[in-house]
Amino acid sequence: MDAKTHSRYRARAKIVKAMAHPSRLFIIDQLAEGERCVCELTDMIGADTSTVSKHLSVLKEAGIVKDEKRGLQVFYTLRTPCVTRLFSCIEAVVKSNIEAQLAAM
Amino acid sequence: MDAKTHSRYRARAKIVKAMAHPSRLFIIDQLAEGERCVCELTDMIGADTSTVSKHLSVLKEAGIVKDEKRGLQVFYTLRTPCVTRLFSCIEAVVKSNIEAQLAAM
DNA sequence: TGGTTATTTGGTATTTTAACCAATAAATCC
DNA sequence: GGATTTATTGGTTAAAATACCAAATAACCA
Repeated sequence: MDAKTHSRYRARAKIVKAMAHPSRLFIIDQLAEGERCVCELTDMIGADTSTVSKHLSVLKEAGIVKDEKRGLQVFYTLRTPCVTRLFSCIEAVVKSNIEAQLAAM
Repeated sequence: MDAKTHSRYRARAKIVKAMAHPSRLFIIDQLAEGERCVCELTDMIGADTSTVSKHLSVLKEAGIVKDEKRGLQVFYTLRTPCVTRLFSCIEAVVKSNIEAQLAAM
């Protein structure tokens, strides 16, 4: 694998890695429905504010979300709405796995 | 977030996490074109055979690929071809990031 | 059978992630 | 200005991921 190919896959992996956490997938799902402030997401997820804030910074760093401060709150939105389409495929893998498990019983 | 929701996102994250590595994304791309044996992938990636074998077992464990031994070789194929569609979206994020960088210059 | 090849598994060292608490920063309200 | 609220950042600790080497398996061939 040459250097260019390698860096292309590293760039992709960075984005996939940024999504590779239950809370971050949940956040993406929420933002697909509209903007959310950190406090809303924190309430829904039920973790420490600092933890949620760090998840958001991972998504932001990867270019998946953007933020906007209004008053005391910071609102996050999806930067590239297409990411929500990913879920239908991932769901397909999840379902296929469950079917395979059932078939093996 | 209730227990059921939590476990749904954990299941999704497991699959996304399995893809979250440059070599594993490369493998998925290769398998989208057809089956490949471990040795072919090892040659292309340029890592130790044991390393590639472990990447493949991560993908297999997540239900993304399946394997079939024929003779001395083990051939891997995609179990859910739709995963290749993920790339177009990830590429969109990559492009969008590059554009944002350029705009900031 | 013995040797060769392809792959997996076990072990280890290093790096990366993740969670929480505490402290800081920024905006608002009195 | 001082208190309050929202969010981020720094620090620490524990868990997970990654790479390589070495050893074990499995299938083939002479």
